[in-house]
Amino acid sequence: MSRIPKNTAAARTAVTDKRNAIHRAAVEVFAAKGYFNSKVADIASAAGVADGTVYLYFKSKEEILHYIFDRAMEEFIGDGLRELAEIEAPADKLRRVAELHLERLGADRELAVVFQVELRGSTKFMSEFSRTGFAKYLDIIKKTVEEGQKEGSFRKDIKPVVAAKIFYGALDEMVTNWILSKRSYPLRPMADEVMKIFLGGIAAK
Amino acid sequence: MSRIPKNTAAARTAVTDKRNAIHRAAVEVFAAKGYFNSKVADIASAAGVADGTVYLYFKSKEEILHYIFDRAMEEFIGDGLRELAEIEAPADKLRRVAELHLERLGADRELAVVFQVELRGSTKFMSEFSRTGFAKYLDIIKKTVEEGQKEGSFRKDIKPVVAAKIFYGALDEMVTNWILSKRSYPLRPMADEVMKIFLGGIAAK
Amino acid sequence: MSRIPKNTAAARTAVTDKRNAIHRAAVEVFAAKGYFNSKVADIASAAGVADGTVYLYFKSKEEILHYIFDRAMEEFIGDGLRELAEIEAPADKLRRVAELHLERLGADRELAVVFQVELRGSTKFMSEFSRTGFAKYLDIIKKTVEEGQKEGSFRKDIKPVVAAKIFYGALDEMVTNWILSKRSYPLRPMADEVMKIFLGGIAAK
Amino acid sequence: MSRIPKNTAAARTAVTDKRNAIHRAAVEVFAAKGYFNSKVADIASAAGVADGTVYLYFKSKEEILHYIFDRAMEEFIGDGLRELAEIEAPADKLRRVAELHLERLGADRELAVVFQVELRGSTKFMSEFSRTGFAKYLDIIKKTVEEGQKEGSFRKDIKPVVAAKIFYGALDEMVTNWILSKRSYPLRPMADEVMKIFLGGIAAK
DNA sequence: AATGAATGAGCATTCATTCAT
DNA sequence: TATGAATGAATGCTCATTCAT
Repeated sequence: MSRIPKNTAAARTAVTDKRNAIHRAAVEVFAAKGYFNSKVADIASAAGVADGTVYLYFKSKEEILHYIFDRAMEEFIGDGLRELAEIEAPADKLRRVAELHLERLGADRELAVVFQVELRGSTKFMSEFSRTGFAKYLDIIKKTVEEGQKEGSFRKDIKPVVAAKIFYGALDEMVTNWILSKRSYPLRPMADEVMKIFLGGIAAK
Repeated sequence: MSRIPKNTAAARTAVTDKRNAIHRAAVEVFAAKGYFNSKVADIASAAGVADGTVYLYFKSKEEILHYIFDRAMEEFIGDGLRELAEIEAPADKLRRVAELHLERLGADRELAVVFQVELRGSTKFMSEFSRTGFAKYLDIIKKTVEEGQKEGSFRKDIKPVVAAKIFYGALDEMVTNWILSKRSYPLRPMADEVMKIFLGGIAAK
Repeated sequence: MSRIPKNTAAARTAVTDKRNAIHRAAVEVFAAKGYFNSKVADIASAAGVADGTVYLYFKSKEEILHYIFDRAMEEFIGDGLRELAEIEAPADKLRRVAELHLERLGADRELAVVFQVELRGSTKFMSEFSRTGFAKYLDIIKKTVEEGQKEGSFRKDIKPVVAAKIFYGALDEMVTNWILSKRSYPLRPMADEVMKIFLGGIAAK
Repeated sequence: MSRIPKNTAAARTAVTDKRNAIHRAAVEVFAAKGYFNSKVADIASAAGVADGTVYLYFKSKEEILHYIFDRAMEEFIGDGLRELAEIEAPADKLRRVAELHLERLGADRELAVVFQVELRGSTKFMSEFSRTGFAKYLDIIKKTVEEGQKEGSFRKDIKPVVAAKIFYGALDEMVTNWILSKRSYPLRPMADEVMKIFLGGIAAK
């Protein structure tokens, strides 16, 4: 009742460390073998903890997958919005989104694999995926397109939602191809290629 | 002692029929429950055959998935090439590809689900996917873009491979969104939206 | 569709044989190690079948326990009623019930262990137990006591339900003691001892 | 460097308190969920201590069950002997035993559940059970019956051990029925019913 | 003494695949 | 060819117990 309180900062760090270790290990293992082919024991051993320990930090194997997605999306969108706030021109905004998208996933191939491949492996997850973070992401793009239309720099005869999907689809395909490619090349520069075509397509004449 | 030999034509038809039944049943089942959650027994019973019979036509559960992909891609590409041969202008060719792509998948939602979701669930499959049919598909698009560039109707400062990926990525995203959407809408008309932007982006000024 | 129908009698026998093997093995194993300490694999190997085969005949480990109880009780009560129908005097009926009770369990020590020990290990099961077969059993005894009271051979100042419980409790204790005893002795003769006291206690003066 | 030594009396009290808390919590939890379905963590939290603390007072989960039995039996037999010493007539002694038996368990339903149900769940425990406290209990009854026979108030043609088992079995059945009954009724009065029959059965004519 | 995070052995159940008929 | 009973390897998760603090 009256014990000297634990150093909560240290304690929290320890907890976070172990959760992070498991989180990171899961990304590794899922990327390497696929979600369904990964055993919880694999993750545990990759994280350097006992099997049971995984369950002190995550309720189930599936929850780990969700956590990977949630954390990444959170950071993704947070950083994105922060950066976009400082940019004026809609075209520049879109370019920055494209750059960030490819930069981020290009910097963490394993996370990219999980995002492009493992998260797609079930309609159930895909639905949740689109309901949450993904919808928010698409919305940011859509809003930016609308901005450009109001401002007069983008054509008014295209539907912003569709444009947003095309934009996202193009970026998504870049990442998927990059992951599956046997050759190794930097992902980020592809942003320019995408912008060249996309902006050309939506720019007002 | 010896049986009357079967009419081989009829026999072949019977064989094809049963294989088709299993094939079709697998698409249904995979679409409904996902590849990993589908049991071979589910497929067998949906096809109206015994569990063991599945193995007379397919070597394994995985082979069924491959077969689904291979058959669809074969038909896809065959029909596509046939149609494109009769079209002159590269821009019209691309438009036709887009239409066919969305038409086909839009007409068979179950197949579309398997294509968009289940076939993505493993890096292994994804790799084979890109090595085989998919590469061929992308190549057709790339070639058409190059044609347009030579002919002068498409900008020369864009890389055909990249343009092809963007084109494919845009279409792919349309399909994925259509599948996951709670609302029901026709998929094919999205081809026009995609073309509006894509052509605008690659057209020579 | 038009195959020669299986010899259903033989087929049924085969099915019954395997189910019986598992049933019997389960009694053995439960008696030896206790329900909670028995692994399904133990039962399977004792029955000479693969682990998975157990699940072709029983839905779960728990269902096996229920089955053991249900089958035994069914036989028990069926045989009991048949015999009692041919006996006139209530006192003789009770004596016969006691004899049958101890005879049966005395002839199958393993089944007795499961009945006396394993079936008691959970309030859940106990409740179901008392709701079904057991209640029927107790009722037969109660009715016989009532008969004796009407007829005038049993005291009227005792409650039939209570007498039935005492009767059952006494027999039950005989079996439990027999099971746990290190010495080996025949169980059936204990019926006479019980009757001597019980009949003395309920006989009209 | 050295701590002020604890007041040993107080310390012992504290120790006893915590052990009691765990003991009591275990009875609660076992009664509610059954021995095998109870987690040590459940007991710990019901007792308001940490999981590990349980192991400072008990060597294992099983030992807790033993302790519950041993303590109860100790008290049971101690009190019983004390009371019986002041009673003359064997018949009155038996009546008092019956009363005490039902009184005690009737006053603590949770303990009764553990006694009637949980303690029966393993042959291993049952054997130890009969070897220890239970044998002593049965012996007291047996001795009393012998007394009555010598004295002439009980029939000489019955075996005291058997009579003791019947007596115990009857009481035991009363308790079990009471526990499982959906209706709530006082247990102690059943002692009279049992005595009416049992004494009638063993009384010398 | 007390804590509670960490451990890792243990197990019921599922299901792709085989094979005797 | 076709069947479907039988197989047995494979795995997510639980929980009694330990031990560093």
